Amino acid sequence: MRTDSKLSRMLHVLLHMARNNKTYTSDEIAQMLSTNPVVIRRTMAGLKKAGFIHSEKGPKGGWSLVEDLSKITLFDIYNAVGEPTIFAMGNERVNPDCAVERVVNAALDDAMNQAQTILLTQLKATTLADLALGFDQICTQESFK
Amino acid sequence: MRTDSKLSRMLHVLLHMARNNKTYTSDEIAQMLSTNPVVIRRTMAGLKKAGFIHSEKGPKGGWSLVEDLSKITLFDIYNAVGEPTIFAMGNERVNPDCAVERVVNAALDDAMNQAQTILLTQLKATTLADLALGFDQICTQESFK
DNA sequence: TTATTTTGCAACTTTTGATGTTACATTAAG
DNA sequence: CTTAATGTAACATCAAAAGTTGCAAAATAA
Repeated sequence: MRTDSKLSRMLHVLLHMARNNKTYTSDEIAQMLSTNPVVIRRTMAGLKKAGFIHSEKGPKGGWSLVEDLSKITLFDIYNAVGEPTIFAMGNERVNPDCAVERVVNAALDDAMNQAQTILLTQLKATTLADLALGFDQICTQESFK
Repeated sequence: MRTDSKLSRMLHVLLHMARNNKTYTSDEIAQMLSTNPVVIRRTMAGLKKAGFIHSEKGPKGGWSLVEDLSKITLFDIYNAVGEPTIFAMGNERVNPDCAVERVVNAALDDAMNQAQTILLTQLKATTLADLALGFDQICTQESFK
């Protein structure tokens, strides 16, 4: 399958929404991400359900931020987009009869669980406000273009 | 795509080869892994190239272990099977024009790099001999069936 | 109330990479 | 020479993410 980019895309959108403090239509967002408005609605539905954004139908409608950036972590968004599968590799069978295979599975699971813990811990420790701040810092640098 | 299971499968095979100290044909291994002999040859080719196993054509031919289990780490096998992609999620574009997107990318890359480091470190720290030992321990437990 | 804009959503199609399959060449044993 | 293996190219299948199409529902404004 392709690499899941829902988390990355939603973070991108949310930061833009916060910076410009306006409502965006699915079409506008789709253009921003070089994709299709239906894909946007589908993905943003999760963020809405989680209470981070709001949607309004009809003319003048669109998507708007509800929650403060400092109260949203990357982990929150990861959850809101459906907790995508993290690893592209892993064990073949879950409960194999073969004892050798079970030992192999345990070793790989252990390593992958450690990695997953680090990843999720990192996502939990970072808020969208942190990212926004990072952006502001980049923009004041001379090297920024 | 499907989850890459080459590493898991090859570890499984190598442990069996070590325990029984015999040569296996691709057909035997394929049955063991519930798959096709061609898939086995394709995957084992990497281990052969890396010098961990040896193959012999013709009758009485097949695959045999060359290297000592204590000298092979899980990371070695990970490399030998072609360093499969680790993550099923990630950033959409690599060098986006949008500065906001670059900040998002950097944050996710950072988290994923930390996780990847842990994972590979773990694989490097574990030898096939460690797994074999783990197997022996399991087998002497009462709960083993 | 009617035309327009926008989300909501179901049902498909496309894409992409791992895995599976078929066919045949090559090599070694007996 | 026949048989049992590996080696490998070429193609088929599968699964999950993303993309598309079509239409219903709702809200705005004339």
